[in-house]
Amino acid sequence: MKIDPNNPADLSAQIAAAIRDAIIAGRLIVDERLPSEAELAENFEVSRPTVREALKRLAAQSLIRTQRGAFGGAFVNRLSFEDAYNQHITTSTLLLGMNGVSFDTACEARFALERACAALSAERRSADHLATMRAEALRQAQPGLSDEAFCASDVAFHRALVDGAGNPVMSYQLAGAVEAMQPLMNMITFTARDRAEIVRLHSGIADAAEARDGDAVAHILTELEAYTKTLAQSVFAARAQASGTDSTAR
Amino acid sequence: MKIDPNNPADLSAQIAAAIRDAIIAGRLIVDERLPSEAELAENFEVSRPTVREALKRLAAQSLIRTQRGAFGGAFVNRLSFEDAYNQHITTSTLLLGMNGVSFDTACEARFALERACAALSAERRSADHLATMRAEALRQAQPGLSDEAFCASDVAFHRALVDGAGNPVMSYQLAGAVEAMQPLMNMITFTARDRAEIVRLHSGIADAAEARDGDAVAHILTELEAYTKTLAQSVFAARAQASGTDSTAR
DNA sequence: GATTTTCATTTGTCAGACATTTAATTGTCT
DNA sequence: AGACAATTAAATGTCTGACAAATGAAAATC
Repeated sequence: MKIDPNNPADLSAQIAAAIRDAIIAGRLIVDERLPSEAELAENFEVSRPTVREALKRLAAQSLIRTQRGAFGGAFVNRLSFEDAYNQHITTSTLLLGMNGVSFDTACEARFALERACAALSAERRSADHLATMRAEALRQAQPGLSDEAFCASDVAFHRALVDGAGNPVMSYQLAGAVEAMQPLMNMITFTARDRAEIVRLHSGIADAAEARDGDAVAHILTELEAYTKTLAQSVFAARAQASGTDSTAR
Repeated sequence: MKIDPNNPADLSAQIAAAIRDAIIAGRLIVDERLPSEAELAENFEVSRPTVREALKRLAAQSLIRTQRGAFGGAFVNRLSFEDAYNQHITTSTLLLGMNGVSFDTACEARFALERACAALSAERRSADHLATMRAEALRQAQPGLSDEAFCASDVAFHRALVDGAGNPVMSYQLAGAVEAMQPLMNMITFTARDRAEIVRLHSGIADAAEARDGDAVAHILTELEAYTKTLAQSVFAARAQASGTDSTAR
């Protein structure tokens, strides 16, 4: 593994890329210990701080973990599903938030992907998944719930539906789509009437899942998508009108 | 923004988390300049190398970019779709590779999600998307193609199909599912007969997309999923038998 | 044999310095 | 006055050297 000192890119970035490539290509395997920082510095012909910056880059992606003390060092990390979830959610959230993605676009993608889980989830969901869906739907019907808590419960409900498919890869992919929507959903204030309708649809999904009717689940998800979009539209319309009558309009 | 020097976690990790949270929460907005490293070091009451390690962590996630020179510094980065794609693909690839995810599980997730794009893509695909699909199917029919080139073309074909849906969020999500499969697909050696069948199915998908028949696209994708699984199964069966007769069996 | 102590190794952090890049500023010439 | 060149200040990139803290192995002790 060599780096080019004449490359305009940071040395630490080059070193990180070299090690990352080695991990992805399988030349470094899980739990393998990397050379110590001093040895890496010697190998790459850079100073120790530079090596450290490279290692921190890798640590930020959960590619390595470090341990202090004798026989410590940097080890190739087994990327856990949880770590992957969190990274995916962070990236997805920022992607939506920073690129002016419209609510409709995000919503369309999210429900399209979730419908992809409907058939599998209806077929395979355990009693546990069903119980979680019922419990969350019940919670959502409680009157004193804050909008944030309502949204959080909404995420938990859909998560249970997705997890019901019993495919961890799908759960991982959907985590990004579902959770990244939350900041957008939090912009909506749900009236009691809105909540009642959502709970009705959620209950319908739970019923269909109980009956192992994947088509019905998908169908209700489509209804929920449409309802969510109209809700958002009315919120945005009201906001546009409000900003049109005050001085902060642009 | 403060950090806890008694926290067992690395100071640089704490600082990175504090800044990351500020970005996600919108307290730091796109293209805003962070204080210089020296100022950050003073604010957080740590040394400059520690601040730098924190900034490198954020740079690894494309959350900031740095610029040298006067009026340079660290700026909050607008996470581009391309950056997000690449991070997502890296994470997905490692997740599949390091956690013993079975070919069937990954394959099921990938095709389920891709079917979610079928209807939208059939409805919205441009002439360009269709042309790309046709071109890639044609390339795949060429005799001299290496297995790697065949797989790469396969990815390009499906990418065109997904992009046809005209939803960048969906393209982003699917990128992880489709591209992360490539290392697994590369383990398969495609015979001429296999390739012919895949090309036939790809052509069918292109035909259905041309006819704007989403159901047909989804149906052929299901066929392709089944065919891919049987291909993989025969490869793994052959490999298992081979390893059963040699000394490296475990 | 079990427990405690010592010790070498390795990462975490710091201080200070110099090199390099970059754009605003200043100076100079036409 | 305007265009171009030199200067300069500010910032990141990198290096050296040092010490602190953690940690497991080995040695010493009971």
